[in-house]
Amino acid sequence: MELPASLSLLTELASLSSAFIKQADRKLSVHGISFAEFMVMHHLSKAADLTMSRTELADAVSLSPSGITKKLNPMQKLHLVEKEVNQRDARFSLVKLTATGMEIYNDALVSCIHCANDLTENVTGKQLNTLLEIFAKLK
Amino acid sequence: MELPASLSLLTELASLSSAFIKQADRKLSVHGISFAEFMVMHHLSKAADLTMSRTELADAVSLSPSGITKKLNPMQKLHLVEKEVNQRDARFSLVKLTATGMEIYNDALVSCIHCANDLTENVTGKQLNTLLEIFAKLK
DNA sequence: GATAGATATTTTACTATTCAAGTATTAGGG
DNA sequence: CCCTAATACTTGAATAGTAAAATATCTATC
Repeated sequence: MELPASLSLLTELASLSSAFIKQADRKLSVHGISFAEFMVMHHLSKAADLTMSRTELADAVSLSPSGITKKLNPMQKLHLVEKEVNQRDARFSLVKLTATGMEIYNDALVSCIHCANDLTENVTGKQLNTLLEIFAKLK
Repeated sequence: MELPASLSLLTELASLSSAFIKQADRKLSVHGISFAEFMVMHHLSKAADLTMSRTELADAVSLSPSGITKKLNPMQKLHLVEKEVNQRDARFSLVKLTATGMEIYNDALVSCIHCANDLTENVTGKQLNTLLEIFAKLK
């Protein structure tokens, strides 16, 4: 029985990303952070004033509301990020990448880029762009 | 600062697969199984005699040795898979998809294909194949 | 054949994540 | 104003995974 390419894509995507994330976790461990923490800092580093709302951030890193709380708590204790409560509406709070966080992020970014380059060493730059273009249609 | 495409690939891959797996989990929940359990059955269904060694299976689904034990335990209780100890070497054990497991897998496969088709509806069949070809080089 | 080491698996302790219930705050209608 | 409902977040209980230690079995050497 012949299975559709769409199913292969789903299964390959799952196993590839699992392997990639494990690899990235190993490389980032020297900086004392996980790939998930790197992703939090990565999104914050690109945001205006290094600040995002918790829900935006949760969406960006695919975490549930409780998930983002539990991920950010230890990062706050390490002063990688800080919480700011919105003055107008105290229910909303904002998360900001601290100077310490930015420093660690920049170091980690170098490792992460090396890692990404290793993982993609067998594909050309053109293929990489093709991949990214098609990915954009999968969202 | 311009970040390399390889890094974008890593981050996009992580977030895409997270979203895809969540979607698949939702669709598969009507069959009483998770996407991870589906993947176990998927690999077994393709194996000779519906049987694989635990380590092969663990590699195929990117789980640690202890991870595969913990994932298979409840599946054995539900009689989706069964364990067979190798006669020659009692350290090795084999995992086999049962008739019940095969039945549930076949039902779940239909749902999973629907899901995969939904997720890829904006890309052409040709693009899908391009994607799979490039994926093969990333391994 | 006894024993040291290697190998496959399981158990234990821990981390990460989710869902559901709980808390805090704001908004809107009487 | 006050009460209800809605919203944002946190906490607690449960699930899923990992790494490291424990267990069981086999291999090879003396």
